[in-house]
Amino acid sequence: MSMTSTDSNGALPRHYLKPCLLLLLAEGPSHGYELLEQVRRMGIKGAEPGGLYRYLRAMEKEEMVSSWWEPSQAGPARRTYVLTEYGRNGLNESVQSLRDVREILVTLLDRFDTLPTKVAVSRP
Amino acid sequence: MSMTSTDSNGALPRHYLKPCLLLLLAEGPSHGYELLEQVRRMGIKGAEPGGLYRYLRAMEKEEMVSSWWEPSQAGPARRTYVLTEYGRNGLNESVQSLRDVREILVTLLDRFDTLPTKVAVSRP
DNA sequence: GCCTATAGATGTATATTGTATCTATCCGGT
DNA sequence: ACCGGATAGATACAATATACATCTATAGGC
Repeated sequence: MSMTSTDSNGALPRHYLKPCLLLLLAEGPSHGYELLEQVRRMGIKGAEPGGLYRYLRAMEKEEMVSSWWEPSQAGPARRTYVLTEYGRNGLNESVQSLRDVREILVTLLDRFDTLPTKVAVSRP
Repeated sequence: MSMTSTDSNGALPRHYLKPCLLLLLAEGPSHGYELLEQVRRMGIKGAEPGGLYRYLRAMEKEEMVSSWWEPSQAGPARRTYVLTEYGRNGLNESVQSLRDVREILVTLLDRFDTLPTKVAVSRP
């Protein structure tokens, strides 16, 4: 643990970045830099280039995605990624586990909301 | 990354275990062993004693909780934990960030559900 | 005495992260 | 021609976190 310094993130990398990238690629081919912005727009603020490029390469090693270089009309060449058949399956599974997470989350938040109020001062 | 072996967890420790423990303690004092079972009952299957006890100690160092030994009528003594005032604040903040996470999750799942179906075979 | 359930804690190898840093290309301005 | 900024991708390394196994100890049943 340690919980030392910046505890207030919202990054949640390994559990959200991966399904998030798979989803975005299921919506269409893309490249790292663009995915980074899309991921950030989705609200995952902690997304950072280092991790993102790593995940993409790792997913390629896993054969969830495949990629190739593509020249850009303006700027350096990009590595375009597409979801593989296997990756689409991975997305399905990933999503199923996210549904489970959502349920746990909802339960937890409900329980929080029904927590008895701190000091219920009796007002006569 | 690596995503080597068991990717199919559901553990989600650092982001759920902490708020979860804070919530459970907000519901009333408890001790590690019991919290472990409660956490598991909540659906967090990956919870394991090692991590849990460490989180509790870490939270105590942070003064989110405080604890003392209490003899048990049957079995070894227990370390009873209660939420501190500061811990209650921590819970509030934790919950707020979980709400954010829930929203991202819902968005993501919605987007998944509206994904165009793979191969829409036209049936004449 | 021995076994099991309860209870808490620690050691350690490995995995994951955050951060900084590096390379390179294209474009606009001067 | 040269510079700086935006775009694009990648990697190295230290710091953290996690999973897993292991260890201690107590009470109760047999």
